[in-house]
Amino acid sequence: MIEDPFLRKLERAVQLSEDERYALQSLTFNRRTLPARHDIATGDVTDRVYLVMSGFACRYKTLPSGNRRIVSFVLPGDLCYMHDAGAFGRDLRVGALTPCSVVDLSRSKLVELIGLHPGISRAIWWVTLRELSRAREWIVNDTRPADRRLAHLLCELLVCLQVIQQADEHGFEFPVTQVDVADALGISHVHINRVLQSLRSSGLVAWSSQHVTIPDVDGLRAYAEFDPAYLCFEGFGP
Amino acid sequence: MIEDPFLRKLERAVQLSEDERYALQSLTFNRRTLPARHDIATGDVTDRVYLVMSGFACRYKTLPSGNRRIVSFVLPGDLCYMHDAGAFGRDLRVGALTPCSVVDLSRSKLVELIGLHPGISRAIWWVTLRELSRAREWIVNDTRPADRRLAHLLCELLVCLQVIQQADEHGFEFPVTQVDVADALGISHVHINRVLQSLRSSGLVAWSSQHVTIPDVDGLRAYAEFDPAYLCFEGFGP
DNA sequence: CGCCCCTTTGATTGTAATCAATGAGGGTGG
DNA sequence: CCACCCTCATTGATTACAATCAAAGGGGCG
Repeated sequence: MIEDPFLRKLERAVQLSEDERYALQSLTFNRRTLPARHDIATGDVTDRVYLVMSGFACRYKTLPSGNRRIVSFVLPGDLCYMHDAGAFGRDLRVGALTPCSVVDLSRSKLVELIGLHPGISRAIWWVTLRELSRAREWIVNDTRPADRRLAHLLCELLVCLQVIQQADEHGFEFPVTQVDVADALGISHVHINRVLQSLRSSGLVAWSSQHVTIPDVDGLRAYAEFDPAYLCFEGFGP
Repeated sequence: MIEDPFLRKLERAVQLSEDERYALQSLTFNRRTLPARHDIATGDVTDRVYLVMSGFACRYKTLPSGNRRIVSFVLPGDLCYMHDAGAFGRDLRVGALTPCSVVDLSRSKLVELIGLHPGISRAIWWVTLRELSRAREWIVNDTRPADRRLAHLLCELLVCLQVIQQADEHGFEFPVTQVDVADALGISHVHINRVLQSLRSSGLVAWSSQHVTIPDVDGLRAYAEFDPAYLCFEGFGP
């Protein structure tokens, strides 16, 4: 049940034993489907952890002005609210950008598994550290001009979606609105449209009818100054 | 030796046993003093972890353009390169902004302690999650206009320095240049100067001769939309 | 058919970068 | 002891990037 994107992604970094894989699979608590624009989680403390199985979601905060800033995307196989619930995430929410299929897990049971299985512990560490590394890269990305910023985001999405087999060599389905991407980049929805058109006219990106195509991945990466090392899909040291 | 700011900060969140405190104290490997502007660590993989005992440092990345972006400050009692070394941090460096006193620890021994002592494990988790929470707040902060951004940073520093008793109710010593702060906010050094003067003339901030004074903390917090919850110095749930 | 959401375009304003230069300490060597 | 230099802070002028305001297409769905 849990199987598909979650374990596949974990095992990209950490080899799990048969036991560990089984233990994780038996955690499933409840499965549900959320419509777009609905919150998966708010800042409340619960014993629930959420595993997104399909669809695009995001972690975000809302400013007093009403502006929303997305601080990270949540893709299939990503765990939410493991650590960002409660004290750390009072104002952090997780929202569905497209219809999402979500599995609820018991946090306390997962914590227990972490204590029992070194492989699971390593895997959860890896997930957390990747989030940290990614957040820092987003901070850096915020210093780039908007066109490179968008290019960088698309490069990141391409890699992350390839890992879960939701992207091919040159593109991916991306049923997310320009407004959402604007909030992830911290720019206005008008500006992202202009910036996108400039990338289109340079031939670096094609994005229409919910499909992104990147004809020249190396070219876009160079333009975005994108180096996938920070995502650390290539293994996890100590 | 390790004692002062490190344990004090850890025990803010996690109660350590006598054993655990002793184990951590016996980790000290080597102590040195670095001049300002020198790197404490580069992206190389080593068995060293660095504990800053005094002075201000930062984690940063350098863009191809030569611009530096600081992604977080490192204050006395902060551990560096525990997790951000190697694969995750190839392009992440830690640099001293002022002269710093640094203790080198053995990473492998610390990892061993984490495995042996639940309190230490919790403490290291807490440190890591606070970094993650802080990074996300910095992403959000990047969407604010520059004056509020600076105000927010100063509010954060005030809280973090108060925890290690390096700030009083209304201010702190801050021997860091405007250029450094500009790189932490992602704005130019000219602009930070102007923005600072606007905060000065509103009476919200006084910053001269390496000392920051915040006459009306609540006022500055309101202006910056600052809520210290994300720093989670008030305890750590599960 | 018409409404709604998303995208696109135009015009204007505003924020911040860049370029250029001056001022204000602190330290060093003649 | 003073002249010089270096770094950091400050100011002015200009340019560029991006927000905002306003409005018009376009496509899907009831």
